[in-house]
Amino acid sequence: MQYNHKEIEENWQKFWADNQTFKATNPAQSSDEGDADKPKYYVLDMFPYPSGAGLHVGHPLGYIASDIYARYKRHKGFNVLHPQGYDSFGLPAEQYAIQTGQHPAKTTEANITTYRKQLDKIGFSFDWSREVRTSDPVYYKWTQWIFIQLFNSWYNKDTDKAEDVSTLVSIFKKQGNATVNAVADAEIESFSSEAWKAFSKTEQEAILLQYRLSYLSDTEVNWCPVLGTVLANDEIVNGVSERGGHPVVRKKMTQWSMRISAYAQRLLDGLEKIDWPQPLKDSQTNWIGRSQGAMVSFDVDGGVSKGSTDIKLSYKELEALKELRLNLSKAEGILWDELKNKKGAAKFRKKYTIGAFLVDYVCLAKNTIVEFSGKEDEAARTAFFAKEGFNVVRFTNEEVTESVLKVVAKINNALQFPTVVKVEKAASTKKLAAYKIDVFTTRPDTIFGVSFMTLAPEHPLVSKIVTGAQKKAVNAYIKATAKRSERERMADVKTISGVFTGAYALHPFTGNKVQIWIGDYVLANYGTGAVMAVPCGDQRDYDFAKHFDIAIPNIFEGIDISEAAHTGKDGTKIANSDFLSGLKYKKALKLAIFEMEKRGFGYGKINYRLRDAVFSRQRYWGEPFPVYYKDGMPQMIDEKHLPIVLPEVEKYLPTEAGEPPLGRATTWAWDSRGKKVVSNEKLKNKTVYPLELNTMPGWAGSSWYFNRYMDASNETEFASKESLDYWKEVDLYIGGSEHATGHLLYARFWQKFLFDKGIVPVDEFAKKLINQGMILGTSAFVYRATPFIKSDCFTDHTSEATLNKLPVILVSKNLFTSDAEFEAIVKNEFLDKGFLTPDEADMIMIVKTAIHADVSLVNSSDELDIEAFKNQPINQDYKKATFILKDGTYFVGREVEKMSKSKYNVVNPDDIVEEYGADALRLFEMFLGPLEQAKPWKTSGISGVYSFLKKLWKLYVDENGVAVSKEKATKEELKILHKTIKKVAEDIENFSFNTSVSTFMIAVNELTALKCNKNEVLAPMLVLLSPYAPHITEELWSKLGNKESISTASFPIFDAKHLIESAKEYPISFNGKMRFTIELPLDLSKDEIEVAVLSDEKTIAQLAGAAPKKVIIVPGKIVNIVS
RNA sequence: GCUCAAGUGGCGGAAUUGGUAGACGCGCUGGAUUCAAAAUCCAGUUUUUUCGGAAGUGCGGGUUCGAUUCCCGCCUUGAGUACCA
Repeated sequence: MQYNHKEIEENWQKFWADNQTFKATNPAQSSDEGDADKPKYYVLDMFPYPSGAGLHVGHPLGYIASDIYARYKRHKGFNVLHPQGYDSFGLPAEQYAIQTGQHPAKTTEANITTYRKQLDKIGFSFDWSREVRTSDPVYYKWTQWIFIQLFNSWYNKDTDKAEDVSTLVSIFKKQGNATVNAVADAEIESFSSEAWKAFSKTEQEAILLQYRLSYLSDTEVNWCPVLGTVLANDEIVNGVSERGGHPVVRKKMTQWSMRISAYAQRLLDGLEKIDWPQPLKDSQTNWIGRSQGAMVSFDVDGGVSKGSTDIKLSYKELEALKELRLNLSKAEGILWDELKNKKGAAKFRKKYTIGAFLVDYVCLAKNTIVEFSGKEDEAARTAFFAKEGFNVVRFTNEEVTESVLKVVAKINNALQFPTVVKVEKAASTKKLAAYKIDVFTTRPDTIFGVSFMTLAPEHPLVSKIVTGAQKKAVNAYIKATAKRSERERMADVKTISGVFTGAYALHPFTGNKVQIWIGDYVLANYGTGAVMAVPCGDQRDYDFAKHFDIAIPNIFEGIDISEAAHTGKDGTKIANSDFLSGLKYKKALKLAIFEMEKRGFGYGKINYRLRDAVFSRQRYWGEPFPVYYKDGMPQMIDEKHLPIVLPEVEKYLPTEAGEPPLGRATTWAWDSRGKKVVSNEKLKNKTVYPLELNTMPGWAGSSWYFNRYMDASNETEFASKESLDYWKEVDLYIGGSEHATGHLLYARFWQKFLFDKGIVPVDEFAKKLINQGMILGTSAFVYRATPFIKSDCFTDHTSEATLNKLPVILVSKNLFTSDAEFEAIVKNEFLDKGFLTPDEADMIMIVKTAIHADVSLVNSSDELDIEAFKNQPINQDYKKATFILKDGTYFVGREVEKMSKSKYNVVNPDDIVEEYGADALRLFEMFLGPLEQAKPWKTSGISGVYSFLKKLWKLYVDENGVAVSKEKATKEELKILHKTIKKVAEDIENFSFNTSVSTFMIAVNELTALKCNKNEVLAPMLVLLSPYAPHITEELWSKLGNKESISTASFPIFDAKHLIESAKEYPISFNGKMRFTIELPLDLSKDEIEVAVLSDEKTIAQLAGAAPKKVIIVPGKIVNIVS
């Protein structure tokens, strides 16, 4: 009986499908009590986008690894959830639809069918009953539902989580928005509760939109009017579209955005508790881009200079105050717990000095002091604070301990309606300084090095502060920069450009005048769109200052800045900086922020690079928004009317008016009375409204699918609470690293949001993640000779004719090692065959061109099938070509490249399965190398695992059928088995699948050598191998007489007693170099070993009479003799 | 520029509390079997050598009885990212 992979694999794949062998049971629905008792384990692959090209051998790599792990966990007694589905919304299907008019749903369906067939052939243990497709209305109903939840939420910084918008409304009703500490749009006008109640409904909605987690905003995008779509930055080259070269303008468009920035810190913190690859965590950390620094406000000069008269404290005094701050009384502690969470503008400090007084708490931004009453000098304090422009609120200890919430409410009220208005101080000095420039800096310690400021050309203040003389130059500059895309500006780092506005700002500490410039090295949408320039400490500022001849004051002690800025911070002392002089970075930083806060023009702040995510796409093939517009304001459709299904359109292009493709739909209006989508004609009716024309981006559906698998067919809920509580999170997630800052960041964001809302039980969706490496293709090349006339020999009449008579020549790879050799071979051929005269040969030069040959035409020895090559339609040029052969064969060159159709190096798994079987494919993909590493594919290597399978088969089956005996296994045979159990279990736990394949090979080789046919060894061996090669092991398992699938068998238990040895082949090294081995019993003592080794004749010979200086003996390991 | 990862035979790769470098497989060479081929089996395959050995894990140092493994400094390749203030 021969190993027939085709028959075996087909049979077992059918068996698994028919018996639903891998269907995972949720405890609630379980009739089988066995599964409910088992611990759960959730193994997930990143679901594929079903492209038209189908799978190549690189795609299943991760699936095979996860499948092995899933099967292993089943053997280990876990209830395993191992689902699969399709991320089936996407651009290629839409592009195809635009070109052919074919509905994307149709092509997607066809592609899915192909994918499924290909996947099934590899024998995965997926639970297909839980399949999801993001483009299926049954699924995207819940994507729309999540969108509504986001819309109905705002981010409360005080509780640090998302809350329902209704809580926000009730705060507005009671106290307006001054006390609200939210992550929201930048400039929201403040209003009182009375004002809120007086707003119209539309006005209220407009205000709420500024707080919602999914919100509409005017975002600047690259709009291409000709193509009628928004382009991504990388689709624009030199200001025109990459496709077609049409002009692109930057245009503000109303787009949906997601307030992911609210979760920046939690996304960062969460990384610490998940087991994800470090490089991936690093790139997320980078992407979030947290930087700690300060917000500083510079007044624009109105002509009055202002010196600082504030009382300063030495650093020592400040340190002493710090101590005080740490020791709080009970009441102080309670109140501080309430106040400390206030951030941004309402941030409180404790134990703070104002003038000569130490106050309990102060909010510097709002000029409000909170104190415990009963201090001796209360009258004097009140008077001084009032003079300085502070409001004071006082409480007794009792008030705080009895009801801290009442106290907080009073404080909130005081913050909002100050009794002392902060004008006195400002009036005298700042009357004319109407404008302020806020900047963010990570180096507030260098503030005394500021010699100018730079605003982004788009900064709103530019037009207000520019002086008459500079207006023309500034406007010209703004115009010029507006034409360039942001990417272009970023790419062009070398050119320094900028214009002086004519205006000056006042240095907040020194009162000195500093020039205000605009320059495109400052980006409008990072930070505040303005920087304080410290040329001595920042290279960009330095270059700018040099270029425009602006002063570069040096504030670093003993540092030479004549050539470049000094950007290092550790170890350098600050100089020429008033109270910061003599301090090092850390202390200077703290003190600078401290002083800024005290004087009220700055505060410590953390900035993130992470920007809110634009959520609208002007595309057809995506989830429609459950949104209609009433009086211009977006309205959510009630969840009971979901899904809102994608409408039919006759063309998948934008409309002539520039609307997205959904603008072509004729049935795309919301009947708010009938609660359904109706024809656009009904828009005349008062209760019918237009629906949103954008669709959601690709990442919408993939940001929560892992939760859906837990309860995939639930029609009434996102997923039932019981199933979410049972499966909780993905235990093992396998997929490519290209999703590091896309899918994996957005999915974490949504999971945290869903957690805040109490919908899911955990706030990180995947405990462990592994990035599988890419499988690269091994391209094959043929070498074509391209003749050119040498430039100095060029004459019109000869050249054309000479070149035209030359045939196409292809030279076999190992005939040449250099370009010169190649040229010589080709010229000789031309001369031999009489195509060229020697004179002509001197006139031309031959250039070698490597051309991709289809890898399917090349065998494992790199020999090209020339006839087949000539007959390929794409190779018509070579139909009559001359092939210069080596030993009668054309050898191709090889190079490792990314697997892609255009490189003709794609290997289809179907062909491999056909020839060698799925088990061989699975083993081989694992055998290639470590899972995480990129590695080249070479089909020839598969013969190794294929003959392994044949050898394995022969251990169990001979010509007459099963040949396994019930005899007792020998010690040696048991040792092989247990050695294998140990190694394979360790390898799987460590995801080191490549090494376990070689362990199997060793075991089979050894058992074959022993002619072992004992069931006692061979049966457990099958279970060990079954995660890797499930078909052949099922077959042999049933041949051994088992009725149940091998997947129900439990993993063999390792018993160390079989590995105990009595003797060891000791390596004997001299000065660390192993020279020979001596076999010694393992129970010898150190001394006995030394005697045995030193008396051995090989040792004596090696020492050649010299006495060993030292003998190192590690019993059971090694002997090292130092001589 | 910055961040991260990796450099071991002809090739993929193995070797972790520092202890026999090159497991396992491909490829190649020779042999057996065969009319022949496929398949299968056996032997060999890091380099060098005066056949005793000697050298050897990107390069240069260091720690150690002993380093592919730990430390310092470089080089190369790959990936990500960038006027981020």
